[in-house]
Amino acid sequence: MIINETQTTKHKQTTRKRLIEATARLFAQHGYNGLTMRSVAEEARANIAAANYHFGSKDAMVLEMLRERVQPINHRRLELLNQARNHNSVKHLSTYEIFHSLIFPLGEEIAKNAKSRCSLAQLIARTFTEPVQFIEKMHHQFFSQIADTYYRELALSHPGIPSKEIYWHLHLAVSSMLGALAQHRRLYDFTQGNCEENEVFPLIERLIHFVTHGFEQGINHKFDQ
Amino acid sequence: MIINETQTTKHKQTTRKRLIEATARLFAQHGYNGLTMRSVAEEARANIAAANYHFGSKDAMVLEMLRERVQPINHRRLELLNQARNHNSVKHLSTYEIFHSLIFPLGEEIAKNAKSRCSLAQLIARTFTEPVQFIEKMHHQFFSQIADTYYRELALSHPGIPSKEIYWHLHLAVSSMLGALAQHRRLYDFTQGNCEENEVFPLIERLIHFVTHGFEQGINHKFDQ
DNA sequence: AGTTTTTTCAAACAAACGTTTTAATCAATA
DNA sequence: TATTGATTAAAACGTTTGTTTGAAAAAACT
Repeated sequence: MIINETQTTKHKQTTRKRLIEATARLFAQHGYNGLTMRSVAEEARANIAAANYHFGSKDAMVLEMLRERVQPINHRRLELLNQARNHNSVKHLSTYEIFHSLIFPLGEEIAKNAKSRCSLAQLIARTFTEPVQFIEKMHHQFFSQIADTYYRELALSHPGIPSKEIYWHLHLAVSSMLGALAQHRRLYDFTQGNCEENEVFPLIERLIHFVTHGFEQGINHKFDQ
Repeated sequence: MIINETQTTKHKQTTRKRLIEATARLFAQHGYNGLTMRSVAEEARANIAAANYHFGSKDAMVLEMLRERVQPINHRRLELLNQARNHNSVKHLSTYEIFHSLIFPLGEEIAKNAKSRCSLAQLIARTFTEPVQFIEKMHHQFFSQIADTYYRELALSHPGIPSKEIYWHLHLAVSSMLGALAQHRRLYDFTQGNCEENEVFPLIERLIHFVTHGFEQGINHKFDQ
């Protein structure tokens, strides 16, 4: 199988691309165990065997889908982080700038097209709730490195704060981010109509603000233990 | 089937109780679709048919398990909320008091016994990520009422704040709470050993503090939209 | 054009799923 | 002790699961 930009391979990739998109949609909605090869094939208007032909197995298919969705976001994060570092004359970045670079790319990707809005938010949230083994591996593969980057950046910006407190509150910030994404779909029901569910960026903006102040107030507070 | 406190019914309930506990453990670990009747029966050292005998179906069994775990927590929440209302001479409660009554009961239940620690945290988080229909119903049944209670309490404590902002930031606070619970198990890996994973109450305390300040700073901030 | 490679498809595979059936076991009362 | 009702157990039910097969179709290349 040759992968290039000829017209033929483009056409070859359409079913593959449809399968990936169907996988993303169904994985976000039903999780790994709730996703079946038949449901993916039906959603993608393709044959069941085609899915196994292109990816080899269910595991590999879902993993490939996750890789394609997550990596651009992580690249954008580091891009924004470096942008903030360069455009800043001060020694260290503000907490807001750091969390902005972490969270904003998610908003960009969610808002990129209407179809994937709720899908991507749920999808990313699921990668942290699904306990399946390959997802844990994927988690270590894709997120452990970036988590370390952000820990170091925060530690640099908050000298004198015990590393344990940095860890705790970065953990809380990331948890808030993922929780908010996972719950985004439910916001409309929850408020009984008081919030429009498709307002992505206002939510993202409030989320960044929320975790920034939770983090800053948290690490400066004297806890009993 | 007679349910009372005779010795016989006690013995009758042991397998039923073992099934409920196994259901909780496996549901927390693998979600609804990842939980199988056979795995529950095996974990509970019981027969597959016994599960269907006691509960009728997989749906009913999981639902009953959730009911037994969630309701005590909600009762405790309202208890703490009323306690704060009575012991307080001021007109309205502080944001901290409100979120304390919302979150602290979770910590109590999680810390109640070592076995259910991670289990309960994940379990509750799953009830908000699993999209299965009966869980959504259960969500409306168990949580919509208490969500409304907390919205009204927060609105009462923050006069002049648009109800939309109250909704947004209560949503963020609840999302943070659930996200933190869902991620609690992963904290140890995440920090590569810098945080002891079994410190429940320190995390809970920081979580309450985190969402309190995120909420208060959030609703008082002027957002573009 | 003919040939080769890549991709699709319907059908079938064994395994695992939730559930039901039927009989055996248990505890308790008469 | 005999009998009754509640509980457990083994086996089988019909579906659905992920995966494989082998032939047909499509595309690419010489």
